[in-house]
Amino acid sequence: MNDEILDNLNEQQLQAVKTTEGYVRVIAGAGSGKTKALTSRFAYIVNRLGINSSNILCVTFTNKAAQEMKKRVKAIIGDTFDVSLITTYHGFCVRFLREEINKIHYPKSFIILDVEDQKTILRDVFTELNINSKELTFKQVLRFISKSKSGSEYLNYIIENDTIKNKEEENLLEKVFQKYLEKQKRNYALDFDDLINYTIYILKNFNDVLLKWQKNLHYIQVDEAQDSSDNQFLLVEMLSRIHNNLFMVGDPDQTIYEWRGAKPEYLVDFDKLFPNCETIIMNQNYRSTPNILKLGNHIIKNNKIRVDKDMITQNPEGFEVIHFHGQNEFEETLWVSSEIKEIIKTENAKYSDITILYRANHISRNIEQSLIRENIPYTVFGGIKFFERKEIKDVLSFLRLIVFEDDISFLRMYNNPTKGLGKKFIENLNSIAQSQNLSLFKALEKNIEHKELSKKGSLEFINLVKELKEISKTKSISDLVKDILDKSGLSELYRKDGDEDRLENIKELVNSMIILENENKEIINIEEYLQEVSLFTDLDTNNDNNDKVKLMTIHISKGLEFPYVFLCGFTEGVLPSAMSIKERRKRALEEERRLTYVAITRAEKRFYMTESEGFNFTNGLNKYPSRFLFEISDEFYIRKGELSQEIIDEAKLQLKRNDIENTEVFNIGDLVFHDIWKKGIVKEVDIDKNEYLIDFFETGKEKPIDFSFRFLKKFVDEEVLTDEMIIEKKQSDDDWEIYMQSLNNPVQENELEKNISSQKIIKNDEQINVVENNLVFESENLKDAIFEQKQKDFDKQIENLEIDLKDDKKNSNVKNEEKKWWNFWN
DNA sequence: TCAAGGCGGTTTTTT
DNA sequence: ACCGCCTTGA
Repeated sequence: MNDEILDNLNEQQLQAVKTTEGYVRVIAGAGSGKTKALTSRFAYIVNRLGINSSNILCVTFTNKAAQEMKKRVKAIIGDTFDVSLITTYHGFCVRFLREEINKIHYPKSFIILDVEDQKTILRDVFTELNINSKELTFKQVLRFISKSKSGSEYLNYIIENDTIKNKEEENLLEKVFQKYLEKQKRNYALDFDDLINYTIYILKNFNDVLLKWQKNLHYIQVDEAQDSSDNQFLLVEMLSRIHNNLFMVGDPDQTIYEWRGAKPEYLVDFDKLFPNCETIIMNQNYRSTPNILKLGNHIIKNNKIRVDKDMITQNPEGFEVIHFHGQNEFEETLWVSSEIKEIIKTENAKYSDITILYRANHISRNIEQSLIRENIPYTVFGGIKFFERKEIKDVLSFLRLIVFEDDISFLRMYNNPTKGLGKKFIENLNSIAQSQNLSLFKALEKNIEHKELSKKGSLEFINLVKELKEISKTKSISDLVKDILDKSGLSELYRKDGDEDRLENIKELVNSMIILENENKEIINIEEYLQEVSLFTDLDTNNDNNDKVKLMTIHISKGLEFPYVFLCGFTEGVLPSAMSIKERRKRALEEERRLTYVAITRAEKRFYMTESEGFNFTNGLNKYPSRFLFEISDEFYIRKGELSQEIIDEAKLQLKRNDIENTEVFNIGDLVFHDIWKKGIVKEVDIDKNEYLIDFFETGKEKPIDFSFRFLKKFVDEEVLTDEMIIEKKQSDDDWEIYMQSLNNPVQENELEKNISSQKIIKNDEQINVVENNLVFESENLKDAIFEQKQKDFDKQIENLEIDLKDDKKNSNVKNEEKKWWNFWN
């Protein structure tokens, strides 16, 4: 019988599709048909096992990937199935929270903050605390917020109303963070990190909710598993605990999101977390030519933290990889343009077969200029996303203000277009709103007679919003938007701006609303619409039928493939990025190498790398080719353009001068030896300043030493360690190792066994202490996940040991403990 | 006294 | 594109 699902799959893919039960891990290299396996598996579970598609959760990393997956699955199983659970982590959380957020007394109509909204809040916080952006930048604060939110302590304040510990916060960042939380809470506003944190909080604290979702989700599939963070992994792991069907696909060599918390370890050590799991390895590449694959394999081999694997392919030889070195950026981008024309002519290719990749968004500017000059049509992905465009945000913000009356939207729109309301006005309004405990909008409405608030502009604004509120009750969302644009004067503003794109974009937004209205044949719920829309990053409706060259960052290109790929700006300091190396040193360098690997492996037929000489404005030095080019031998690519030996020598010399890979990395408490000052101990590691603070014993002085200083060596001498020098060591990259060892630590099991066999009643506290003493945990959530696993092992041991539980009381004790589990860590 | 608009310096990656 | 800073104008 012909089988549309299973035909055309290779052996490993087939295995992946058919292994539906239990914990399964697939290590799938670049271009190995991973998406095909995932979609086929989904279809197989629906069509062959008869499972309803709404009982399968399929998590992808980007909206783009989710859409692609939905499309492919529908093509096999048909349109009638509900595929809304093929989604991103964040998409799933929004869905979950819409149903369950009332458990923590939040309204169903919570709002979701994107980065722009976060900045609006911060602007407000900065004026309130009288901070200017020389003391703190938004970027710094946002990073701090995100970092603080990787733990769960802040939820105590937000959800459980605990007052913030009054520890006399000197730390400005901490102060800003707390103010930010206050404002979030007032507006029932969740940022991206909150989405997943709230979800986990509810699952942990409301057993009935957890059970409901666990029961419902019979199968869980995770794509790009190597980029899952602690929380993301915990989420799917928790949800899989009843049916125990968790399927994770990924490639450790393509981990490119460590900088925002990805833990490839969950994939790499999956077999240790779930000893009965099945592992499938897919290393047959169907995408690229051998030349392209060879280049990728050889570059990635230089990574040290890595499981060795080579991708193989049966594809025909194809073209050589080309490296172009230009004398300046102009020459580099001109060469790219002319090569594009050449491909179109000789290869019978379309513009849309060609993609240009780069490390950082700003690189696109030069390329764009060249493409415009040469009359080559192109689109830029990412960068400024559709829903982040000023005009789109304006419209959506207004919509949000009408529905939610939230301060964030108010702050964006009250003086947009300008109506003579400025800094002083908002300061006055703010203090009145605070004293009366009202939202800014309500405060203005109630106190419009107030001397300081009663202005021509403010009256206008209040009346406008009230009028639109009325309209929103009867009209459809697309009509409402048209009214917003006309009555607020935004249309007028954009027209005057002279930027035709702005009006075009708004037209496109309204169009998408009309399409949605026609599809649903009912009035769109504006609240739900706004929540969905804030997760969207690009409106890829008509991108497919446009014949244009695609420009995007390497990060965006992940999971995609293109016939012809250019990697531009392959310059030391850009790729690898100097900034990320400065921050995370060796660890970052490997991630940058993986980024290069991802770029190379996107290409099917031809791959080009280009860079050029010139002046680098960020570090004030001359530009040289990326170090990754020197890591591989010349035989893997052909060089075009003139690259003199002199430049090569200079480049290598510069690399030597700040050689990160061969400088030792020290942690607090390490003993070091310095040629001049002799023995010392590391007291601080200052990542901002890029230096250690070292206390030298002989001179008794503390000195700052740069990370890159090469004549600092590790020094091991027990005698030097006096009591007062015993300093708590910081957690390091080795944590995982230590914890993994402890997982298989027999001592610990004996410990448990002893407790069990001696028939001691095991209280939760004792049990936890035993485990805690043996493990070094990386984070709260990881601790949870691991402890859950321990709990399971523990239960099994109880069975195995066949404890004679004559006493029913003891029996119920264990059961009760299990039930109370989720409350335990709080 | 307060708001608007022009100018100049800067920019890693994203749900 | 985004921010701060400065000047102009009401």
